[in-house]
Amino acid sequence: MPTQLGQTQLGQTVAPVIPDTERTDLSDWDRLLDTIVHRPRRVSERKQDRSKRTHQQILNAALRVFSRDGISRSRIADIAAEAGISTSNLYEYYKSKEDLAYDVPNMHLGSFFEEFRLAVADKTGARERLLLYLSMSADYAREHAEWARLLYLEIWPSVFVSESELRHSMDDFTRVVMFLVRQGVEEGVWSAGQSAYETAAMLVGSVNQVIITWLLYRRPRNLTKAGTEMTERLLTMLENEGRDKAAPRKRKAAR
Amino acid sequence: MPTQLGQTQLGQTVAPVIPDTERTDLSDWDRLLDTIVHRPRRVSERKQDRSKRTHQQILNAALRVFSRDGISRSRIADIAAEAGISTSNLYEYYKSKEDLAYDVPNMHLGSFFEEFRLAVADKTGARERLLLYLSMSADYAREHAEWARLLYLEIWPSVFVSESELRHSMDDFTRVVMFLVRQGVEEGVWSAGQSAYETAAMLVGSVNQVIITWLLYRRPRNLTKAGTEMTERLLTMLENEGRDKAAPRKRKAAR
DNA sequence: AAGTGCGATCGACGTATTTTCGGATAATTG
DNA sequence: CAATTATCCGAAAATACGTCGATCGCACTT
Repeated sequence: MPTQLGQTQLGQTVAPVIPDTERTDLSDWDRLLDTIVHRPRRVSERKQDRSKRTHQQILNAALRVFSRDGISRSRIADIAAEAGISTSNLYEYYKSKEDLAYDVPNMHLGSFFEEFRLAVADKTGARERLLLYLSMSADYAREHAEWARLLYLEIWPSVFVSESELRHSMDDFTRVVMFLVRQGVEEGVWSAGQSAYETAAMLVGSVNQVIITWLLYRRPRNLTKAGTEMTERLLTMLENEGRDKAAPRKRKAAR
Repeated sequence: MPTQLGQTQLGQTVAPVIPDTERTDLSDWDRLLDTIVHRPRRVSERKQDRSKRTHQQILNAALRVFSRDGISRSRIADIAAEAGISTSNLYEYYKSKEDLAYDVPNMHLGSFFEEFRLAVADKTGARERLLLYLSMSADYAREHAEWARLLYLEIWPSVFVSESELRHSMDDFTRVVMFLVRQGVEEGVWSAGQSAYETAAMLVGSVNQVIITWLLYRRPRNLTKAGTEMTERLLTMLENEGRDKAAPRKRKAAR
């Protein structure tokens, strides 16, 4: 947990608000991935194995129930029953339903980041990394639809994520995109004329929109394909941006 | 998970899923706006004036409380108190908290569509209409931040909007963008090569992302400006799309 | 101007669900 | 194998949602 921007300043200066002057060093990429992969791993600090198993059962049960009934309609009692424990025992693990709800997504979020780190290992260009990242996120949502419903439709945009641990992981998600957008600028793959912040919002927003629509309507049919196509299209547009006014084709890393 | 989909006998054919073959007639535009403006107007059917006032007070109070505490943490009792009525009286107006939560956004949504219809009256081109629509939606969120918090952060993506009246209004929002994207294709302003569906997702997703980030972090500072810039950037990219491979630079649109 | 009927309001009550508490049971330690 | 700690559970308190019957007051009649 390196210099955490959040917590301290009341949320205003948190995460996605990374100063545009921030330098993107090569080794930074690995460090960034490290931070991110480790963050959601809020290891169960229980002493006994039995308890660790129980914790896992709670998380699994919660995921099923929450995604089936929605958070507000879910009952703690159902989750406990599904996990095979008593209602009151669940309170040994989470102090409230809300607390539980905000912790559930962390599980998969961690494994998504891990999968990504593995898959991205042999890629170095900003374009291919971004393409991989965003299409993987769509694919991951398709593959873990229950989790995705919970995260994208119920928790992610919610006001109170701000106050939860989850917030940092969500910010990490954007942070990766920001990093890669900057890397692309330095590589000259796309123009430096635009705010990296805005570009990242565009990428993340578009892909999320596709994912959310799929979760709600199952359209388009093939989410993986749609996510990849959307990303490719955006990246191509980005590369061509500003290049139409007879501008020089190559733009070596600025700064 | 088909629990949700069961509902979609109706849902599937709604809004965002408009067949790509749909024709965009000129007069359709006015008809579309008409439908949309009238939909959210679930007029208070109360007989007495006193009651109409009460209803309004409930809506105002609910907006304040919901946006302050979040839906799940809000208590009906608080809302009633804020509205200056008894808890039980509130149930004369809404049969449940959920019901109330989903009705609140309609109020402003109606007036947004109305404002838009007024402002768009003298614009005919797809580009200027889209620019107006999307930047207005960002500006409207800034101006009515409480409402926007409720809609964008709590309700919009929520699973259960599927079952509410509000769903139609939300779909209308996308439908307008879809319409205009198709209009642009017919005008030759941008290429027909891409799925209108995907293009609309891109536009809506990007702008929503900007709005949501602003609501959560108050970044970027000037939401109106950011929304407009984002939209302009996207529209320009769209216009240049597919034009880079030595395509003829000029493509005057039939306005 | 008093009477009448219905729409609107309220306080008290019933129900559902979350959360707490004290003690029982199981694991771990020395 | 006792002592200690971790984990679990049943019962009950606390909280919030939602209902019901009685009362109030507005508008319209006579």
